[in-house]
Amino acid sequence: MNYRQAKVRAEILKAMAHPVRVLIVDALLRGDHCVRELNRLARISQSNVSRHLGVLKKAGIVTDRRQAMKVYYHLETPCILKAFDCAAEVVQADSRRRNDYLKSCVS
Amino acid sequence: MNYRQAKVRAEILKAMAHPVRVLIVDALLRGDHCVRELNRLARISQSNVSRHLGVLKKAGIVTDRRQAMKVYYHLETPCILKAFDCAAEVVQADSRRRNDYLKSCVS
DNA sequence: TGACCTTATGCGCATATGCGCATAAGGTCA
DNA sequence: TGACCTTATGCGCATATGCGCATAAGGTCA
Repeated sequence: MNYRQAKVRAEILKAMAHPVRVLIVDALLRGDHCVRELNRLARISQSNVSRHLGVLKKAGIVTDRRQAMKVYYHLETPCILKAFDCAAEVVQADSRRRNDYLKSCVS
Repeated sequence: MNYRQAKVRAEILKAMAHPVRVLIVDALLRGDHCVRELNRLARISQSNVSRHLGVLKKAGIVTDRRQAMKVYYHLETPCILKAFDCAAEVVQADSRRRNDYLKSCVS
C-alpha cells in the first residue's frame, strides 16, 4: 500500500472517529433519521449534529434527502458495523491482556 | 449505545485514522517489524514512526517486545482488516454515486 | 403575509494533533 | 571502554478539530 491509498483509508476512518459520529451512525443503522430526531436522540445541539452529519456526508458514509422542512439522513455503508465490531474486539483483547498481566503479577 | 460506549469506539477508530498508522498496520499484517524496518518501509522518520506506534500501542492495537537493540511490534487485532475493507467499500460506493450523478447530468 | 419549525454555516476561541529536531537511554561489539 | 545502532520522548511550533452562539435560508401553515 502506498501513502495515497493509506490517506484515503485514513480519511474514512477519521470521518467515523468521533463519539458523536459513532452515535449518529449507530442510530442510522436502525433507520433513516432527520437532524432534529438525531439532535433529540443523542442529546447533542442541533448545530453540532448538523456539522457532524456534514463530515459523514463528505466522506460518503451517509446521504441526505430533503422532505418538506426536514432533511433525512441515510446510512449508505452499513459495513461500518464491521469497523465497530473490530473496535469492540480491540477493547476486549486489551482488557484480556490487562487481566493476564494482573494474574502474572499475583502468581 | 450511550456516549461512553461511543467514545470508546471512537478512540479506537481514531487510533487508526492516520495515513502513517494505516501504513504501519498494513505492514504489520504481513508480520512483525521493528521500528527501523517500518521507518525504512514507509519512508517516515524514525521519531515519527515511533510516535505513531505509541498511539497504536496505547489503543491496544499492537504490542511490542524487545529483542536485543530492537523493539518488534506485533499486530494484536487483525480484525482491523475489516475496517479497511469497509473503508475501501465506502470509497467505491462514493465513486459509484458520483458516476450516477454524472450520468444523470448527461442524459 | 407572518409566526414558526428545521437545517446549515460563519465566527471566534479552546484544545488536540502532527512533526521536525535534538537528545537521552538501552543495547551491541570490537 | 568507546564507537555505534536503535528507540522513545521533550520541546516548540503550525495546523486541524470541535463547539457554542448567532443567524440566514428553506419550508409550512393558519
